[in-house]
Amino acid sequence: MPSPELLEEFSQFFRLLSEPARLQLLCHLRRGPTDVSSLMEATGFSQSHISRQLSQLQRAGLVSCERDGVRLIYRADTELVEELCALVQSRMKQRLQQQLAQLQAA
Amino acid sequence: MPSPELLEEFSQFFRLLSEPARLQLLCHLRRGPTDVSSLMEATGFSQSHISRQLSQLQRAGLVSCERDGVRLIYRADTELVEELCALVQSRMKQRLQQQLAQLQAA
DNA sequence: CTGCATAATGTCTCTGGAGACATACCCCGC
DNA sequence: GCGGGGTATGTCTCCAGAGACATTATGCAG
Repeated sequence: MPSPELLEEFSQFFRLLSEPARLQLLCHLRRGPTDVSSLMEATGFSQSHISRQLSQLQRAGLVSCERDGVRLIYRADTELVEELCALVQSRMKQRLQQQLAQLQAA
Repeated sequence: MPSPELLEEFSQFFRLLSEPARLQLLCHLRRGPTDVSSLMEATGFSQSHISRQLSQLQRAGLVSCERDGVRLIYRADTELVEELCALVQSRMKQRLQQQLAQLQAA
């Protein structure tokens, strides 16, 4: 049985991924490092919103940034999110196939 | 780039795991199938709260239940959550080790 | 059928966090 | 230095969802 503190850490991490906006930003960043302005254009979100979401992701170590003159270039730092999504997706697929099989049996 | 609908599904799934209470319930269920009353005793949550959380987990296919007379015996249906947590945990560990190394280098 | 468990659902309050707007900050050109 | 583009942050509103309490449904024993 994990400690309450560890449970809290896990839940905080999963909370980061529980927002479509943040997942979307992560997806864009996986296509290559970009600045905030490009993300605004790509997603339609406000500048402040994007900046805040990125800083949350940065605190969790999912994203990092470096200066290029006046801009900040963000980039995704790990494939962890892809791996997590792949696991979830394969499970979703498996469930749907089971349900389909049940329907066809009846 | 995943479709908005898929992003929404992923985020909804991760939202389930973004609550310490639900993670805690899943942990208890992994120790073996139990009824709601036992979970009340183990966690201190109210009956209605536990029942609601379990039904959410059930909708996602993480948990199932069957009747045993007057009781409903719930049980965890997959190791998916453990696998996800293991991935996250190893990443956390890795980050902390890097930070430690940086501190020691300075 | 009745009473007594157990569990699910209706309904409420309250809080965390998304998202927008305004402001402050930082870096570069002049 | 000063102005302007690019970001971060302060502050607000608003809403989804946690959690509690009350009520209803369900199954069993008498």
